[in-house]
Amino acid sequence: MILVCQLKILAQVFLAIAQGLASLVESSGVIKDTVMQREIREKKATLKDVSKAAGLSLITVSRALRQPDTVHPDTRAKVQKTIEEIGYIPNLAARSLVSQRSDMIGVVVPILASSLFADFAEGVSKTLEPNGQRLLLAVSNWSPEIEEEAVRTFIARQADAIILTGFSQTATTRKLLERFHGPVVQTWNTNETAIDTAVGFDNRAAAADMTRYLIDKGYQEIVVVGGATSNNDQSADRVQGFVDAMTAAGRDVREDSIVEFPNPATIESGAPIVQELLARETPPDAVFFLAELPAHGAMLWCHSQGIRVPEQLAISGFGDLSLSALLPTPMTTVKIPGREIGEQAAQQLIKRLEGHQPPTVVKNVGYQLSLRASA
Amino acid sequence: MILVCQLKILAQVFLAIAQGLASLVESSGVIKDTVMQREIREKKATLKDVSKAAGLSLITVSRALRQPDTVHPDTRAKVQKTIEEIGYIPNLAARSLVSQRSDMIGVVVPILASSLFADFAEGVSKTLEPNGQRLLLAVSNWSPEIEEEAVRTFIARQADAIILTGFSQTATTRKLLERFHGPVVQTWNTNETAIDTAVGFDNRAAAADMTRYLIDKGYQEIVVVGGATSNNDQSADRVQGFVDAMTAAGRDVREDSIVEFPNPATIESGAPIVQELLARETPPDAVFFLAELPAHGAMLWCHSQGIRVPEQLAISGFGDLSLSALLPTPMTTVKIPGREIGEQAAQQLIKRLEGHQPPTVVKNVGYQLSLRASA
DNA sequence: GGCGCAATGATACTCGTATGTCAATTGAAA
DNA sequence: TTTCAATTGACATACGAGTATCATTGCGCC
Repeated sequence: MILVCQLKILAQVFLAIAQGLASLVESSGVIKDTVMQREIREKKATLKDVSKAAGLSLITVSRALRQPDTVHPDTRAKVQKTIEEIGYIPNLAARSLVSQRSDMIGVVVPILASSLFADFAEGVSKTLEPNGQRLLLAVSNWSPEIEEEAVRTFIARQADAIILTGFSQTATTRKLLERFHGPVVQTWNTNETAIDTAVGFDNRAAAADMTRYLIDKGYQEIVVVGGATSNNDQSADRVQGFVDAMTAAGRDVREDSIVEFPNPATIESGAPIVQELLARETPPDAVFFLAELPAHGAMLWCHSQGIRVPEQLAISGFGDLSLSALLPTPMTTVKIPGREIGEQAAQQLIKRLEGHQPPTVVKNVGYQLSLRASA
Repeated sequence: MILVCQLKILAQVFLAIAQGLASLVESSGVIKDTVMQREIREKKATLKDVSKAAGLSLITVSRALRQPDTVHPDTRAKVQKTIEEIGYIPNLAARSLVSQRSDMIGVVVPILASSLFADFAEGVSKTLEPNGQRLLLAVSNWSPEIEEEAVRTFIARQADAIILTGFSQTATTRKLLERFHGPVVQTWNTNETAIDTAVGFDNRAAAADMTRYLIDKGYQEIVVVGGATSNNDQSADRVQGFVDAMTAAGRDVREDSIVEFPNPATIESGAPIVQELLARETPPDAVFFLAELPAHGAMLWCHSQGIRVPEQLAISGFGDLSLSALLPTPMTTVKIPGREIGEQAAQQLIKRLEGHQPPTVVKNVGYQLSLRASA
């Protein structure tokens, strides 16, 4: 780092010399070109450079861009032409200092690879883009601490708004966000304890619905398989929904009715879980996976082993990826509009940043049971 | 927008009044508290606020943070305590103005949802995070124009470096990046015409290898199915690789040996393509998909129709998602280290930004043929 | 008592964009 | 010729962090 700093200082010294040369040379009209070229390579053009090149004052150029009505069309055109010629690109960091806006939105996702969160992030990005806003992205790996750090830097970078996944924030994160001057959207769940607003669906109700469906279908030994519930409100709510439906139906929820897999949920983690479940003394006749990938893995493993789904073992999932409907046995699962959550969250932010009050504090995008052959 | 501006002006006026009151009140010692509270809610704390609250001068506080050695440990502790108390978070936009760094890296991906680009982006993000750098993300939808716009705003936002996917940039994008003062990494392909550096693999050779494998396996009617080749060097190179291997083997490449599917490549697009191919007068005995998802879709459709893979139709893909090995017929495909490309690109950037010269201009992460049962 | 040193402070300025206030210059209309 | 508006410019200042330079204080030591 020290080396870098020193290099930087050297560069500045050099620049100062180069500029000194430039001004010396300016009147004589010699070598000007080579110095100019070097300058272009060495330093980015500023508004001031534009004004000099156009033979206008700084303020006029500024006005041409910010209040075009107050400037003669010819002048405006000249400014525009000069900007293109010297390749001026405004420094948005400087603008941000003055305007107190950055046109950047901070987004935290727990994971990106092969998950619905990629759809979600794409939805956010696509909605923000036409608005000239950019996405500052962080991947938290389901860790509230990493999320906290991300939020801190989002605030430091003057993000206009922040989008989080879930409601499992650290106390510090909540404190940071309560002081934060801008919209905060928590996503992928609904919850009355939102820091600011929320866009998601009722994880608990969704899991309960699917569980009820399995019960109504007549399955006797239902096991639920989900991710770690600590620091993950979605997982916790889904498990809770399972318990809700089971108890409501008078069913027994034993300790071994709830199985946990390690995050991140992969397609590979499905097989060993089913294998283990089927080896039990009283194996389940239905497995409800609270994530889609392990469900796929489980289904494909069953298929490869000649275990018939759903006759020998019913499998249902949670997420409904596009693959789910195309599997050897099309999968019964909970359809979540991942992309829509992103779009709605971004949409809401944009409206609020434009000054409109948000119509709803908690936007429920709903879910849907995709009932297919696997359960 | 006009409304917003006016509101902002109003807010500033209000703030000015509030501050005026604060200074008026300061000496008299009345109502100070309520005004203070309002101020905390209205405005974020600056270094100056820290210095006031700590009873120190601005410079001392600055030194405590930037050159801790020159400040007494007690003073340092006091500064730290005050920072936590009033919740000071530095304004990185202001710092960026002075330091000419932003600690943000701009990344453009063509698509994020259900693709290896999500792994790639996660790889980049995870590698940058420990370094205190954040990812500015844009999704280009395979459009060079959207990419150009993204690059422009990355530069405007003072990104320290830029990561692109592919080599199909507009002329303007190339010009922008040549002037750009920072590392530029093009990814997902190797090519001697890199703007700056590249991290990827040889798409052409990979496709040629797989084609050669299919030829050696004895398939007579091989068809390749890829995405649009315009504005997509990866697609174009892969198709070219197919042609290379075919001609090298003395095979005929007819017009109908190359089929194009519309981007984005989805799992759903696989079925109709195979269906159409099998309806030909002389149907192919092997189909080489240049993207993984359509290959999955094709394979699952064949399976659902009782078409045996590879006996009746061999299928190979490109990408090797984790699903590929678990399909009813495990799929022969080209394995691409998507995540690694992201990690390497980020790694290289970090080193260069720290001042080390990059050891390699073009980093080839390679590929691998995953030979399984489907072809 | 004089010296050096550590710690702190005051002042002025930079970065690039943006605005508020006033002044100067035009040309056209009254 | 006077008056007015449109256009442009000069100057100062703000935004928040940071540095360079010089000044001041207090302490321990010879």
